[in-house]
Amino acid sequence: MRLPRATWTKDNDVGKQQPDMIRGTLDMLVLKVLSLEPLHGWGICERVKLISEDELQVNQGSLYPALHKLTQEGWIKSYWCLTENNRKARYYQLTRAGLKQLNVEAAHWDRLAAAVARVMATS
Amino acid sequence: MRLPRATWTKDNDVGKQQPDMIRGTLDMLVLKVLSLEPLHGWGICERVKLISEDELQVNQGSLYPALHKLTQEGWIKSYWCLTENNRKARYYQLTRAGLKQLNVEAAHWDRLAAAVARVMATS
DNA sequence: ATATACCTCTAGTTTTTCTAGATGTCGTTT
DNA sequence: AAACGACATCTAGAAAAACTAGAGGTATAT
Repeated sequence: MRLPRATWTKDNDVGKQQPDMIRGTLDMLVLKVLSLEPLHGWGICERVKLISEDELQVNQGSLYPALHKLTQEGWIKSYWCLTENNRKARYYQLTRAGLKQLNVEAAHWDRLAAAVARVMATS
Repeated sequence: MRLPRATWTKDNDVGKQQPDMIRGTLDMLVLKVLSLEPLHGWGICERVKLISEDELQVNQGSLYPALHKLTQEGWIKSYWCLTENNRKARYYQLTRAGLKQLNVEAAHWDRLAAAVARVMATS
């Protein structure tokens, strides 16, 4: 019944399982893809997977709670609409506050990622 | 010249507090600095802070449990020794397995960070 | 003596994500 | 008509990782 869905592990998994997401980046990633165009939840998962060339995996079980939180914060808003496939779906779009938040989070990410890179480059 | 301590928040904190670490990178960072030379816990915090130019903040309350976990996994081992300041301290050093693990984690980090960068660079 | 920097460690909580589902619709195949 | 696969939303409970907020203890300078 109803198969695979969002949760696959790579075939060649051995030893310790490495996560398919960098913790703390989900909100930023969602805000980013929504800054390009409004999307529904399922579409967000696909889009991230596509752009990241299958490296990043957004689980539905993580996504929807995150979307609700972002809505609560006022960074995104949603509306029901039909998809290209003629199905009902809730589309999310960035608010002005959300765009601002995206910039804040992106800047913060850049700084920290650069700092990690500096440490990892030390010899 | 007796400096800072480990736990400060920036003076200009306003609004939402951004974390001072990228979650999931602590183990890798610790393994990395230990790959350069053996260090004691307090020294690891200082070293990361120094190399990252104050961007990364390793809390003691996160570090010691992490060190114990890494020891458990067999990636580091420790011994008591006197510091330059004539204080007893537990020094940690990388094992061969730890070096291998560092390479695994570094490679994984590179892939995911690059994937995040791809998403963030989309227009 | 006492203050301060140096140093280790832990309990309990919070944050964030994952697991593992339930539920339902549309279009196509049997 | 029934079943199926892909599309789509959502939640409860568990797990992982890090944070808060301490408690200890030692050496050196004042």
